[in-house]
Amino acid sequence: MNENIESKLKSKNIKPTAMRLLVLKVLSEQKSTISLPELEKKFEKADKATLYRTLKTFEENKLIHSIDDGSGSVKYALCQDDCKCYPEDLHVHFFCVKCKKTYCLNDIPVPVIDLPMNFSLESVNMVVKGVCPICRL
Amino acid sequence: MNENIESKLKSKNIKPTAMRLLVLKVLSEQKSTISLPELEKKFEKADKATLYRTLKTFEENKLIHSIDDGSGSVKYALCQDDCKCYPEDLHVHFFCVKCKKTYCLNDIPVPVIDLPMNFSLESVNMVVKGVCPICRL
DNA sequence: TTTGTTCGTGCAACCAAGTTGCAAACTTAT
DNA sequence: ATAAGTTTGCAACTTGGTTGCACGAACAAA
Repeated sequence: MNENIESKLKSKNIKPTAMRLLVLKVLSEQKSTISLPELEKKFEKADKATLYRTLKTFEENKLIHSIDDGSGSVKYALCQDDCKCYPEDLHVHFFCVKCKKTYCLNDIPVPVIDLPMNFSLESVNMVVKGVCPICRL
Repeated sequence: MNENIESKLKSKNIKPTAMRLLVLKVLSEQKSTISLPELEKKFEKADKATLYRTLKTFEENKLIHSIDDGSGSVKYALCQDDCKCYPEDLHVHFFCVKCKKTYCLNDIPVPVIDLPMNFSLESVNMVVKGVCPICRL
């Protein structure tokens, strides 16, 4: 299991330090996305700056992706194994207005948009807001 | 012209105070969206809190809509005349990674997403990132 | 093994955006 | 004219994000 995590880091060319293993473990256990402040609370004693830089490193190396769901804090989630973070790899995110959690809808790709002339496309952030199945009960 | 602005406020049931007229005037003159800090700079002496509350009022009454383009500050833009801010009224926004401006692509409606079972839909925030025609020259 | 360099971590400080409480000024209805 | 409700301005604060710096671990070369 921990080997799994370690090899995941290595496969993305990230040196597997103790800190990074811990952070990746937490990320792996998440069902929904997680923000930096939330991540902080998962640790007894952890430095915000370190966690911040860890997330940045992970993101640069395409181990995780970030979503701005409009909640005020950026959320992070593991990328799919084969993700290159190209526009065609992107999926829709769902923000529940009740529990404030944001979920990756990995099965729903971001629709292709026909941009007006001379606009170039680099990436897309698509967040659908509503109420999640758990909160609708 | 100012009558136009005033009547626009009234039509949305917003009391047309001096401050609000000024703010709406600025908003009307924008080609792209504008953030609260940017709006602040448009006035010599203006209180952040007042502008903040003015924008909130405008938004609640569906005179303007907000977009979180991931730049760190929420942007605002006038709604189309007939906009009710329903999901089917929503359009795509474009964020230029060079000039950092965000444009309403009013002609491009947000695509309809087929959500998984038991997710309800309230609204959608869709931001396409790339380079705008002006910056590509 | 020692040395030097690179990289990661922790602490503190900082910045910017957003937000709130409160009192003064202004409206509006009675 | 007065009371009740709204809007405004000021100040203070919260929070998320970010940076500078120094210490320490890892690592490679001598």
